Amino acid sequence: MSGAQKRFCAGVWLGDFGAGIWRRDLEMQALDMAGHLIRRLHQHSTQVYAAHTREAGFDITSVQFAALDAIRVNPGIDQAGVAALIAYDRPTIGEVINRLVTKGLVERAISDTDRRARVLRLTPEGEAAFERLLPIVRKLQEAILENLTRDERTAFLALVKAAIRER
Amino acid sequence: MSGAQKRFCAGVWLGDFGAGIWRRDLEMQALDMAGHLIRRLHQHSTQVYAAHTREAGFDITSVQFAALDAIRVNPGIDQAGVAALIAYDRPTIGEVINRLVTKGLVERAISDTDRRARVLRLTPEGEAAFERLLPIVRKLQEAILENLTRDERTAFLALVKAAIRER
DNA sequence: CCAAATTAGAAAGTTTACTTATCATTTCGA
DNA sequence: TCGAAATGATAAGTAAACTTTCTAATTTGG
Repeated sequence: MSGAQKRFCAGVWLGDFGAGIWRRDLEMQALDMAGHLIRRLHQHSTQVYAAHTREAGFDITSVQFAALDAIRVNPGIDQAGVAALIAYDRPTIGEVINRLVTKGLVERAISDTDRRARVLRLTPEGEAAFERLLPIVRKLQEAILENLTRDERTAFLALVKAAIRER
Repeated sequence: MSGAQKRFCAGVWLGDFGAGIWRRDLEMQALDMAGHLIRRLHQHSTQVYAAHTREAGFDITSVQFAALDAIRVNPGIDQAGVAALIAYDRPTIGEVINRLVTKGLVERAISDTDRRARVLRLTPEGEAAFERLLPIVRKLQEAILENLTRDERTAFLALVKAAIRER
């Protein structure tokens, strides 16, 4: 390797790939489109999430954190309630909660009043994990937008909120 | 159902979910965080992509479109080249291209000069599909950001580009 | 009160996206 | 030139995010 630093990002080789053979931004249409940029932004966000939480001894995605949060604030909520709160479909939330249960952070029981429903609560470990996670996740939000100034971050978040509002 | 319109979005019931039992924005921490908002934005973008391309008789994701674009502009590119151009890892691109080959839009052959590499080209069907797709995908970009004004869209895209720049 | 509609959850299948590992090939350095 | 390093691709495994379909339970309407 001769000492030269390799520039990798998420398994992607960011070198000069073929010494400029590829016509990256000359004629390609997709690279400046909203869909492509949003996809890359999400990719970036996900990787920052994973890196920071893993460094703290967890392995938590933004979905898992949001689900923990929803259950913490609403103990006894069912899976459909979590799905509605964080805007997901029930099968996905079911699998996310499976993993949280496997990790011992959430406990699931059949509801007394509606035997279709599974009521959810954080375990003591889940409560403790959330307490430890919260400052880490708060801080990592800044890392996601580290290229932006404070004012740009504020503007950006307002625009995202506007874009996803009441679809 | 008694005639009332149900409000679904991606399988998520957007009704009053339990008549306000859940404390949505009172104490939840995650909902205003960048990671959560970006995830929901990506979810939205993906759904708009799928809806618009499906309506036109295709079923194309933003990754598949970007890959088609990269191959169209760089005929004979290999999979690693595509991965580098659109910022993805090679296994994912390999599977994306598998599906494009299955759909008959891309052909893959072993390179003459490097037998490890698979050189890629659009088939005539792939060329035709891209020509038909391009105006649809262009238009759909506006639908993704339909809640934003023209100026807001410009500002938003500039901020996203800045956020994902040179990681 | 009972049949029909609705809802909660799960199961199966698909696509995307990643990590790690492996194999084959090519290139580089001693 | 020969062995080591690097590279292209694939395979296996995990997680997320859906769709569709199914069952079980509960409401609701007649």
